[in-house]
Amino acid sequence: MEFSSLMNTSFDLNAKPLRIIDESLLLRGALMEELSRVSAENKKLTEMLTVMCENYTQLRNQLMEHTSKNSTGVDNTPTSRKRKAEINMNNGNNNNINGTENVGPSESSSSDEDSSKKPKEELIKAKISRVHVRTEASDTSLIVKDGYQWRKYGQKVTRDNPSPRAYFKCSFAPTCPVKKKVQRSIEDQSIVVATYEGEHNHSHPSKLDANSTSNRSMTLGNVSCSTTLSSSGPTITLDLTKPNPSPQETRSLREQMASQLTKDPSFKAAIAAAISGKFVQQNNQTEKW
DNA sequence: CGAATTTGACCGGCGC
DNA sequence: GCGCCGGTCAAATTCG
Repeated sequence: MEFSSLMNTSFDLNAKPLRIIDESLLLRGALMEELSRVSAENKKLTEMLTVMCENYTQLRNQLMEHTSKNSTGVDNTPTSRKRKAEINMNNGNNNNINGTENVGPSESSSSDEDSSKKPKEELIKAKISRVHVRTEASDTSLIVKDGYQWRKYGQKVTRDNPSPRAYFKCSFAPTCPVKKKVQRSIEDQSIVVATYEGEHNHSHPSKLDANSTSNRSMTLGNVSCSTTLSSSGPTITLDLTKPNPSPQETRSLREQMASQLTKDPSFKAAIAAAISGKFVQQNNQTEKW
């Protein structure tokens, strides 16, 4: 943030031809006052961003630790039915989609008997994440823009939710095993719940595209949240599936969301654009005087 | 005309 | 064994 350059605008504005000298003096004073106010506000925002970025770095490390510990059961509320096809998909794939995620609970939670009967059950839990995205309630497309290419291969109306559930496969790479299910939340029709299964065995098709759509998501234990950046500003969707999150958890979640946003280049760009836009707007307003 | 989507049929796991 | 139900397939349809 370079305040000196901003201050120079007063000089430029002063150079503009004005009809009445008295008015120009008044205008100049008002401008200076406004600029100093905006500069102070800008400085405050900069400081806030700095603090938030620091918090992000710190909390990100904590989040990494947390997710590495709980990666096998992240926000997974397994239904009673799991299909063999899923198991084969997860287990038969040679692309190491489960390689690192299967360690942990599979050893501690399953006995030898279980492993003989249901040897692959734990694999199902691996790499299932849920993302909640707020959309227009009237939008029935069930499209969640996450930067990847998806091909729809089915749609079903499930029993527990009158909204249809759409099934997608990743079509960017033919061998990519990732699937996702998209369904509107039964509680809030404006929220679309996307459930991802598996892990992409290819790089993100276009990180720029992903940034442009700016859907960010993270899952913290039983609480998942997503952020969406748009021209109208960032929106945050929370999935408070946990009945009664403690104040500490709520606070932690809030901080992590804030830090996640500040780390996001798109968010920073949006902030910068908003700030610069404000300057332009204010300059335009003062020019009209 | 090829790719993507839709949609009814089918499959298979699970509970009774 | 049967029926329910979620998930998948694939032919038909739509779209660019």
